[in-house]
Amino acid sequence: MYSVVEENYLKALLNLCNADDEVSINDLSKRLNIKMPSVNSMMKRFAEKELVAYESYKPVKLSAKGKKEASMIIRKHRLTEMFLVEKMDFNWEEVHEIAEQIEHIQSPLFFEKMDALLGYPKFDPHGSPIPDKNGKVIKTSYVPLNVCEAGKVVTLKAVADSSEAFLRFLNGRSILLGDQLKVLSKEPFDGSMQIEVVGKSTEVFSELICEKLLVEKA
Amino acid sequence: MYSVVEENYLKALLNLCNADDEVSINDLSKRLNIKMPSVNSMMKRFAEKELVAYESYKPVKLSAKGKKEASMIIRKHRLTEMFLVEKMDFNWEEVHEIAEQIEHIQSPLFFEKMDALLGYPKFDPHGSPIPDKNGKVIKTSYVPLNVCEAGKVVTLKAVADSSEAFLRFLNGRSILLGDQLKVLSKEPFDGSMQIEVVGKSTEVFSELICEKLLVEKA
DNA sequence: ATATATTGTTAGACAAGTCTAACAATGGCT
DNA sequence: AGCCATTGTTAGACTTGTCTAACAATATAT
Ligand SMILES: [Mn+2]
Ligand SMILES: [Mn+2]
Ligand SMILES: [Mn+2]
Ligand SMILES: [Mn+2]
Repeated sequence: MYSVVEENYLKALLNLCNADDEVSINDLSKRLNIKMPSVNSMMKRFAEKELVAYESYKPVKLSAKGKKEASMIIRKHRLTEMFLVEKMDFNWEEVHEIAEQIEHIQSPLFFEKMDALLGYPKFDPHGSPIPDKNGKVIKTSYVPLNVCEAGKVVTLKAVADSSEAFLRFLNGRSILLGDQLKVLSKEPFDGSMQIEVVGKSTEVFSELICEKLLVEKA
Repeated sequence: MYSVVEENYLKALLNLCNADDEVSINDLSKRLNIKMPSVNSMMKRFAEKELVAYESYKPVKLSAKGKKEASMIIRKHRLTEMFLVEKMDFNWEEVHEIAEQIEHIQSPLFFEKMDALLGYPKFDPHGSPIPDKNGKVIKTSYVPLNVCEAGKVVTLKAVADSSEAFLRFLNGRSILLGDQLKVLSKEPFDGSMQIEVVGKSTEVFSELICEKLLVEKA
C-alpha cells in the first residue's frame, strides 16, 4: 500500500506529534535526516492521500487515517522486537535496527503468527506498549527519571531510546527493566542525579541519561 | 550493498543461467516481468559493477562475483522459508511470498540465528538445497517426473514451482515430499502420465504438472 | 518596531528504475 | 541470398525520492 519511505515518514509523524497531532516540518526533517524541502514536498503528497492536513507555514496535522496507519507500523515494529528477543535469542540492544526493516514486510499473516506465538504481548522489550490491531495503545503513566525528586523510589519501566549505544550503556551497569531506582540527590547545576539501583550499585547519571529512563512511582 | 531491485535481478540471473552462466536479455525480461529496454540498461549497470560481462547482442554472462552474491540471496530466501515452516507454523504454500521480502533484510546476524535455530538445514521446505555461507550448493540428481518411463518407481524430492497455486494442487491430493510415485503409463499425445502415489491414490497429471515434480530413482 | 534568526517554500537538478516507440542486428527458413 | 520473426538497442519520457540554492514568511529579541 505505502512505500517503505512513506511508512518511515508516518512513523516519524506519530512519534513527534503533540497533543493536537501537529508536527513541524523542521522537526520531521531532523528526525528523518531528510532536508526540509524534501519533507515539505512529501507532506504535500501526504495531504493528497489524506494522511495529514497541510497548510502553508503551519505544522502539518496528522489525520485519524494517518495515525491509524502509523500505529500499525509501530505495532509491527514492536511485535518484531519482541519476537526477536523471545523467540530468536536476540538481546534487547540488537533488535531495533532489524525491526526497522521487518516492520515493512507486507504480510498480515506473518505478524499474526508472531503475535500468537508470543501470546499477544502488550509491551516490547524496551517497555513500549504494542498497539493492538485497531491501533489502540495502552495508556502508561511513565515519566522520565529527571523529573523525579530526591528521596523518591521508582521502578524502571521503559527506555525512551532503544539505540544499541544507549542499551549497551545500561547493560554495562546491569540495569534492567523492573529495577528499583532511588533518587539519592539531584545536582541543580547540570541536572545530573545520583541514583541507587536497588540491590545493585550506585551511579551518577547525566540529565541526558535520566531523560531516557522512563519510570513509575513504586 | 545492493538494492532490492538489484538483488531480484541477481536471483533471476542465477536461476536462468545455463552451464556457461549465460542468460539472454529476453529470458530475464520475461522472468522479472520487466520490459527489455529496462533490463538492458540494468545489465549495463551490472557490467559496471562487474556482476556480469556484457557484450552487445549477446547473452550476459554472470561473473563469479555475481554468482556468489546471487547465491547468498537464495540462501537467505530458503533459510527464511524453512524458518517460517519449522518455527512459525506456516504451511509450505504460504512461505514463498514472504521469503521474497525477508531475503532482502540487511542483517547477517538475523540469518545466522535462523540457521542456528534450525540446526543448519541443508534443504528448504520445497526440497531445494540451501547454499552454504560460501555460496556452495549441494549437487542433487533430481529429474522432472516427465522424463521417467512407465513402470519406474521414484521418490518425490522437490518441487520446481513453489507458488501457492501449485502447492495447493498438491495439498488437495495429499501429496508430500518423500512420497513414492509409480509411473503406470505415459500418454505420448500430450505427455500426461498416470501416476500411483504409493499408499495414497492414483492420479493423472498433465505434462505441465509432471515437469514441476522433481524425483529421484527409488 | 525593527533587525535577526529560524522555519518554510519554490525552483531546478539528479539518480534509480521503469515505460513506450522506433530502429537495428541476428538467425532461421525458403 | 533474401525475407521475416525474434531479440536487442537507443532515445526520450515519467515517477519517486532526494538534494542545493535562493527566497519568503514567521518568530524572537532588543
Ligand atoms: Mn525499536
Ligand atoms: Mn522498542
Ligand atoms: Mn521460494
Ligand atoms: Mn523454496
